[in-house]
Amino acid sequence: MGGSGASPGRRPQRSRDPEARRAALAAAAIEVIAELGIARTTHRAVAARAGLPLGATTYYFPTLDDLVAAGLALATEALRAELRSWAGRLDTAEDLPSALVRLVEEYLTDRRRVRLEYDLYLAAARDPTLRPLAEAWLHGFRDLLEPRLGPEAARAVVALLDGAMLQALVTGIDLDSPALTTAIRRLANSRS
Amino acid sequence: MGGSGASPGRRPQRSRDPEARRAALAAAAIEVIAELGIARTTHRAVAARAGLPLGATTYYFPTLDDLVAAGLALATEALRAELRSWAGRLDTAEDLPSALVRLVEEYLTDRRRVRLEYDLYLAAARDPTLRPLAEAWLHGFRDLLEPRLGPEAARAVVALLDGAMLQALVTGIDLDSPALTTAIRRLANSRS
Amino acid sequence: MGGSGASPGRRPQRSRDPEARRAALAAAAIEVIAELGIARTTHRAVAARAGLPLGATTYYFPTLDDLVAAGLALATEALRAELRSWAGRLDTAEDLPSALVRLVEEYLTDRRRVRLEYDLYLAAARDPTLRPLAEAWLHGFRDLLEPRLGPEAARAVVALLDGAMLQALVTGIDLDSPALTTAIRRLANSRS
Amino acid sequence: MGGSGASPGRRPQRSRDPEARRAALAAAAIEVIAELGIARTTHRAVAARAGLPLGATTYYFPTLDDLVAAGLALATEALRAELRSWAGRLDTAEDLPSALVRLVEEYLTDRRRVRLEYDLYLAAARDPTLRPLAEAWLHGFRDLLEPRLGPEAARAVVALLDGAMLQALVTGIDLDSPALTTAIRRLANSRS
DNA sequence: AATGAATGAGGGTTCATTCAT
DNA sequence: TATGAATGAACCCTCATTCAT
Repeated sequence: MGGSGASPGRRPQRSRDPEARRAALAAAAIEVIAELGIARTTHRAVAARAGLPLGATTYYFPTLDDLVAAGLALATEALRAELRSWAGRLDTAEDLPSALVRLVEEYLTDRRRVRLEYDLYLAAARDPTLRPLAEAWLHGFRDLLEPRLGPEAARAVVALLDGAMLQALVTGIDLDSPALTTAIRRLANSRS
Repeated sequence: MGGSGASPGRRPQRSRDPEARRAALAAAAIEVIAELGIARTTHRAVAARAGLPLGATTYYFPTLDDLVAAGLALATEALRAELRSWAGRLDTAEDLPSALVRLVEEYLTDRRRVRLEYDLYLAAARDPTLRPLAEAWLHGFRDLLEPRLGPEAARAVVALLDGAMLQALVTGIDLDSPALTTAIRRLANSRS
Repeated sequence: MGGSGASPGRRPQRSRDPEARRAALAAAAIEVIAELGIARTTHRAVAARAGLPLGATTYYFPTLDDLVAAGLALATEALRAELRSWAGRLDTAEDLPSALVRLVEEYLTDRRRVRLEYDLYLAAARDPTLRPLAEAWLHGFRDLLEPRLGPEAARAVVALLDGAMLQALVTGIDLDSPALTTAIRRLANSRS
Repeated sequence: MGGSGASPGRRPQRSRDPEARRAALAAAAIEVIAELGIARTTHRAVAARAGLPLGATTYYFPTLDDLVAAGLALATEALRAELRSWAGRLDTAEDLPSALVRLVEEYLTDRRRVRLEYDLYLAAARDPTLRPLAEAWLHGFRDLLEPRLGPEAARAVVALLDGAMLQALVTGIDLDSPALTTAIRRLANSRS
């Protein structure tokens, strides 16, 4: 028996740039997800974060799931962009293993972001909605290395780095870069 | 009629074994967490799963967090036990890499459990409560391998397997055991 | 992502007579329905009418439909009781037609109640939930008259009175009792 | 390219026939009311049904009540038209009772419409807005019969048929036409 | 004149927690 | 000691209405 609303009096009604509002909400959504996790993400939290009224969330996104999905799409795109930038930087790298470790180190600098992305990545184990993001990461990363390492080593290195990042995230301890570089080198030698 | 025995007309209390009830609740909690995730775990769900009255949850665990923590402690202990069993089996293994992969393969058989443990493992990045579990896994696993591989290789192999399991979980695809075995072998060769 | 409730402070927590509360809620529900109609009946309105906190409504009745159904059950029972009283009074009546009209006249005295009952009666055309109430009325009324008028005339008289009451309700004009009595007499003569 | 004609890049307005739009909205309103009931009738539902933009509803009808009222006026007019057609057909009928029952039977064929009209008819007991519709039915029907049956019998027959239709609607059972015809005949005999 | 963006009140429901019994 | 009744905050979502464009 949905609500109605008697005589609401005066209401401001700002903006008028729907596209910007959609984007702002999606951005706010991903921030809230990063902070509280998907399960604690609410319309209210997203609206507050975006500095928009509550009604805006449901106006632009019929359900909370839609809102969350918009946030996830944003995160997925950011991940893809990240990987594209890695690709560029690895192309010009002389020593792949050390360049790779440098990239990962840098990536881990933004702890909040990494935590978000791994959260979503793992959550894909439960929630099919998140598969695209997980695949973006997994395949994107792998495709990055395959041309230089071959399929076998590429997979192994991706797993190694995935594990290392996960551990860094969980423990809060920085990567042991030299050791990691050595390990990558060992896995990569399959080629030779 | 009449008979002997106790007597009062009303005394709903069943169990007389408080410790057993605590344990039952903790066990139910971890099951609910495994099924719904921490965020969706409620008093009611745990009570229902344990077959105990709602009041029992707050009676034995002042807050929901306490109840969840009890579940987590249980999960941590289960993880430790798992690792102990691995230790026993690795001791008698001839070929460490293949034995290790076999263990991991088996472990991945119980998808639900693995998902739970990785959920909690990753959640430790956010929630200090979960550190003990994360450490139990990380150090326990590492300690398992160090005697045979040395510290450097042990860490690398743990990272590799952590990443491989994470990926198996997320993609739903089984491990590529031969490739994984090869990779471990390469990392382990640091010794020689 | 259901609500929770941080630290609610002190709360009164009255009563302790669940059965009484259930009944009070059902009674309040039927009153609200009588006043606003089913479609405008809300948890909040029922709780307010019953002088109980909002949470009581959902505590005793999982959904609003359940609450409404409880109200309807009450109304149905009241209707049955009304018909039983009619039965008693018709048994001792010398002249059936005029006794019948007198009953109907009296019944129409409580406009609010009649409006409620006809509302629900008609609503049964849409909502199967209300069938029991409609049948209680229709069959109860018919069964009342059959022994004295036979099946054919009983049906006709019930239809006539149903229509007359409906019209009185809608127009707000009192029954034309003498005319109605005459009409009943004519329909009843089928016997002779 | 370029061409002649109007020109502005943006001018979404379609129809140029305001009256037609008003009518379309009123028609859509009555359809929605028939389907969902007054209480569930919303701007959005009406706009969607009319294939018009949301803004059109409030543009042509300041409030939802106005929109609903417009629908009701339409329904009232339809009811009047129905009764006019009945008048024509009864004029040429040889046997009034059976002709009348035939008309009612036919009318009941369109269950949705009858339900709508009785809904509104009964709702008039609560909502003065609906009086015109109720009166249209009641007096229109009565006026139809009075010339042939006299005032007394006409009223009785209208009540009888009103009740019979109500019951058919509520129970979903078809009219018992022969019995009804007989009853009408009995009520009509007052003349002779 | 016409539209759809904007807003917030309200409504159903869930649940942590408190507490009388 | 043990239980389930009690409460209200918070949640998601719908929608009348207002208003910039």
